[in-house]
Amino acid sequence: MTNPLDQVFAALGDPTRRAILAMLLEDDMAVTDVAEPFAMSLAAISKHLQILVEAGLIAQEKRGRVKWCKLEPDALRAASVWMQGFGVFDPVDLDAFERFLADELADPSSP
Amino acid sequence: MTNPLDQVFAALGDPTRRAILAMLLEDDMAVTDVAEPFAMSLAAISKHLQILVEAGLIAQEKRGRVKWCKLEPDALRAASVWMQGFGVFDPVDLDAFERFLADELADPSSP
DNA sequence: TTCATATTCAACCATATGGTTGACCTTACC
DNA sequence: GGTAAGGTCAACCATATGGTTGAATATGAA
Repeated sequence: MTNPLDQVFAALGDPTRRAILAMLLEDDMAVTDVAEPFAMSLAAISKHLQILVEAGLIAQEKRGRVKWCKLEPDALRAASVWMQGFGVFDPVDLDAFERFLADELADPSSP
Repeated sequence: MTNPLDQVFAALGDPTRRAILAMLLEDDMAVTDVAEPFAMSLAAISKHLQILVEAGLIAQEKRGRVKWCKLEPDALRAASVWMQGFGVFDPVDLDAFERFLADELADPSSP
């Protein structure tokens, strides 16, 4: 599984790992704090984090005795591009685009 | 693995399955024809196709003795939306948007 | 009917995955 | 120094995954 897309998609295929990524969206977190809400051992979470690191989805940095986990959303880009090849436009972007378009058509002279 | 996102992302985690989806982007195909370019048994491909069906990424329809496989790109939408939560905007859409924007700014009076 | 084509099924195998526990190392604190 | 906190490592376990082969099932063609 050397292909980066393999690693990213496989990493996203687990609900625990997706939940971790969502948590890191809020803020960087220490490994222990990442593990806290889950009903599994710290070692299990540590493994999940390792998988996320290998996929490039997070980065870890040790400061003192605590290891901080930080989201690396850029790693999602290649996967997102691959998906886009299937013509599934993101509804958020699409909405924004349509609003822009509607505004332009309603008032073409405004800056 | 009952969560639909689990199934979609896990399905996308295998390069054979992603290749199959890309092939189906061109046209609907029979199972035998899907299997042709791969160095593995027909039974193996049949299993991959089953996984794609269960993830909702393709649909199969039997006509006569051949089973046709058809892409169902809508199944990617939820996954795409999930990813979008991380602020990774698709460069293709972005480019299209920027070109549109540039055109508008260059010639505001054109339809 | 007979034969060939299209596809799945069932049994099997090797390896990967997701989890556990207990020992271990490093860093902070008293 | 002694002790506790933060994490990982190693060994282990059950199940899932991705593949194989050979037999079985439908359907179409001669």
